[in-house]
Amino acid sequence: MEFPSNIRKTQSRMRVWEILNHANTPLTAKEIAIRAAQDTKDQQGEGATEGALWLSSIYRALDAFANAHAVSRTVLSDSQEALYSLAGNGHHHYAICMNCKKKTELEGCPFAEEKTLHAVDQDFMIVGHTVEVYGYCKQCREQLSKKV
Amino acid sequence: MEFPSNIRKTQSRMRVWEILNHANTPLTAKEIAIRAAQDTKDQQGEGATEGALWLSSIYRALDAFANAHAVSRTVLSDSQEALYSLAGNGHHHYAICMNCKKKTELEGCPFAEEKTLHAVDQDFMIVGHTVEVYGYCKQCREQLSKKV
DNA sequence: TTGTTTCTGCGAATGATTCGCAATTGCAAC
DNA sequence: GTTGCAATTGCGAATCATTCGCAGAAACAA
Repeated sequence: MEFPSNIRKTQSRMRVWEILNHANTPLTAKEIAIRAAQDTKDQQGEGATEGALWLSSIYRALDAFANAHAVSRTVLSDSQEALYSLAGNGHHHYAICMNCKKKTELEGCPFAEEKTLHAVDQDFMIVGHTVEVYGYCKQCREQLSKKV
Repeated sequence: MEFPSNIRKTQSRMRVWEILNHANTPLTAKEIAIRAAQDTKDQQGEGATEGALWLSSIYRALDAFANAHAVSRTVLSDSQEALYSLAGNGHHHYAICMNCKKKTELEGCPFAEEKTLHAVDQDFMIVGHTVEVYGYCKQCREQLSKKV
């Protein structure tokens, strides 16, 4: 997926873009900030503050991308922070452990065959969807059952 | 669905329970507070403040219910406020208009046949899931296309 | 009725996100 | 490449949902 062409290509937006592009899971705004700071430190040495991305700028960049339909925003139901990832590249759904919060990617998408959507089709133009499965992962189940 | 038996049955919890029980869509904590205030006004007349539910109490009640698996909490991806509804009673998924935010109930659930979940089954105990379809409703599409 | 334990009222604290505004930067026309 | 203007950023302050803390008020078992 290419950097959206209808918005200005600025330094900070390009950095946010790069970070999302190299990430293999959705990131929070804060995580993006941390990675940006890390990159800066790697290049300019400890104590560098110049070049770090300000959180509000990250949010604004993400907003711009989201409006251009280039990144997608999701909120997992047990937290109130949003996760961002590049749209396109195919999309992903996750199974989230309610104990350790680990995310496991689901294979396939329940809407792949989109047979369940006929009720809406007619009156509703579908742009996207989210799916989230939650429960307990193996490790946590074992761990929790020991405690009893 | 019955009021959970493992938590104390207090006045405020019962009111939250009633409100959720009579609602036909998921509600935010604030909406619950408003309905509670409304009920109180209806019974005690204008200006009654006694009997209104404090927001933090509502959150605590919802938390208690959620722990007892009696209500479910969802966060729609374009906002950061949570929606609560009684669990059980079958569950619902919604199509949300990105313009007017109106929610239309989806018929059926893509996981009804749960064929897509085999990748997870083995290692992951599934407790629940959320599905959310977003796009534009008929009215908003018409309205938006006029503007161009 | 009493004692213990669990809630609630209330406000203050927290954490994510947004806003406001002056200074800066991207980019298009010269 | 310089100039000019609009879009963007840095930065902090504001907002909004949610959570915490604590003292007084219910629940409910004995």
